[in-house]
Amino acid sequence: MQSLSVQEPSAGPAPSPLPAEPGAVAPVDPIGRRPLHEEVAERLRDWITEGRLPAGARLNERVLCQSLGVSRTPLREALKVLAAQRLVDLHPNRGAAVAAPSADDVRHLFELMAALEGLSGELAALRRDEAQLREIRALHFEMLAAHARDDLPGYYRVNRAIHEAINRCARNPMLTQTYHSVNLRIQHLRFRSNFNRARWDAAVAEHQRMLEALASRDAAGLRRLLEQHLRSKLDAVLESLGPGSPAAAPPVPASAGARPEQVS
Amino acid sequence: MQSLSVQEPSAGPAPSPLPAEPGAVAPVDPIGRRPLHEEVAERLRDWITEGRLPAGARLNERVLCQSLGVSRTPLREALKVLAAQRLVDLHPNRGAAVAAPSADDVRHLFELMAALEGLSGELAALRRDEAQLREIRALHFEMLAAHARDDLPGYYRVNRAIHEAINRCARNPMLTQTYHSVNLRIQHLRFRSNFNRARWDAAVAEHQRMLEALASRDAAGLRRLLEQHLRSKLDAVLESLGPGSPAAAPPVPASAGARPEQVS
DNA sequence: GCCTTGAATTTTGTATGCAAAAATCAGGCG
DNA sequence: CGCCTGATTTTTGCATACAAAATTCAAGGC
Repeated sequence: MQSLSVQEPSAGPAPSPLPAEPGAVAPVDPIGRRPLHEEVAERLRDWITEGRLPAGARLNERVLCQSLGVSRTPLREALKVLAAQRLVDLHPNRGAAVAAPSADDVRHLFELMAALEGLSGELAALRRDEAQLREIRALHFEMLAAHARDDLPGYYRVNRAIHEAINRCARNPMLTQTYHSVNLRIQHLRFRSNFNRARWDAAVAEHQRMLEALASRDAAGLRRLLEQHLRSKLDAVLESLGPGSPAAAPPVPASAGARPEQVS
Repeated sequence: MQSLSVQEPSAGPAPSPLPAEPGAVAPVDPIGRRPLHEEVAERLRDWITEGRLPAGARLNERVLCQSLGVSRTPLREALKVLAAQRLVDLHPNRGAAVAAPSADDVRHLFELMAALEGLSGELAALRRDEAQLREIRALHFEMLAAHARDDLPGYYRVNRAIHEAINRCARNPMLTQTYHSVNLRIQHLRFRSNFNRARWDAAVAEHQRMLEALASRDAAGLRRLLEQHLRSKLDAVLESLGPGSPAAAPPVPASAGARPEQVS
């Protein structure tokens, strides 16, 4: 295998990201001037997950450049990144569009997420420390408060914080990365959709058992609870999407144009 | 929330990727002129997973452009994509480098992969059809043949094909995507590292039980077997990396320069 | 009147240019 | 002799320019 004319890793100071010399304090960039393409990707990601850029929306480079006040180069780089994360679809020579997962895609994503949450729970039960347990207990009470107040946005916010805290307890950064990557694609469904009182009460009860399993280090139990929790959430989501609806259906912009693929 | 000046999804012909008119046959690009940035990303990905670009290698844009015969624009787009897939690290204003996972990273990646393989197995046992079972059985015999011949490369190739076939049986494209994405980062460890006779024999025996579980639709059993299988593989990998070695250690290019962080 | 056909326009893909940041190197100072 | 300092070179980040592809629109034919 012939070696490329690309620099190989020097045998010198290797461990930190790039070579650093004696006086260096922090191995990473000290002050925060982030590259434009990251800034742009973050903004677009937010717009997509918030629904400001709805599923299926076409992304015109010229328009987006003007909205964001950047040139096409960083914008296009950001689009490539978002495409790698499956948040947008790239159609060669035909532009980009916000990804529009089908109902089956949503089912598959929740199936995957159930396994990731299950692993989180299993490891969290084994690896959590007391401070983490206390913090999650506190979040749990906050959640109960939001539930008691019928504060759905607050509930979702705390709920999400609890799931992320459990994930952190698992102490597996690769799991956390993948978790967030998958979560991005179903966030609006997991943490924004409405659901009925019965399901809400049940979800809170499930959280109660999850907290107990975490406290008693019942790894298998917490895993099972989280898997079940996600299955319930999927049911709620599919129900709220309505039967036969093509999931994440592009919200028709008011005009009563006949929906395609809708047999009704 | 103010609507952006970006085109929203038209209510018209929506289901297929982009609108198509009557005469259209295939909704996707008919003939294969792929964008350069994809081609470049694929090449670089191959070079990285094959080890031709070793972990930690710095990626000079000018040099790579010449090697690949493309301009900086598609190259930089490809690098952003590979960075999103965590195959390269981007250091703002300081260039890109092939990602160099630590030993802990490898442990975490295998822990995650065990869960993904476990889910694959569980679903595969439930959803496989007869043709898929027959094909995996055939691959299994091919694997036995390679084992009998001490054909390690052949063994790895078939082994990988078996795991991918099981994954396909799970019929979950999102799982498959994530599986491949994680696999990319440990491929060279999973499917290239050497291991001793005892471990090899044990792995083959595990595959035998996996095949039986798949045949008898023992979902829980196949899940457990695959999780265990991955744990064994991690042990083999960590062993072959050597104790105390910083995992995926950049292969010192022959010059006997003192290795950093190596207390010895 | 609707579909086909072809030019004009828009949009995307790639290359290149310029400025800022970093790396390198040479000279001077302790 | 080693280290710091400043100029030079290299490399990266971003913007722009140009070409190719797709889309749009209008005229012509069935």
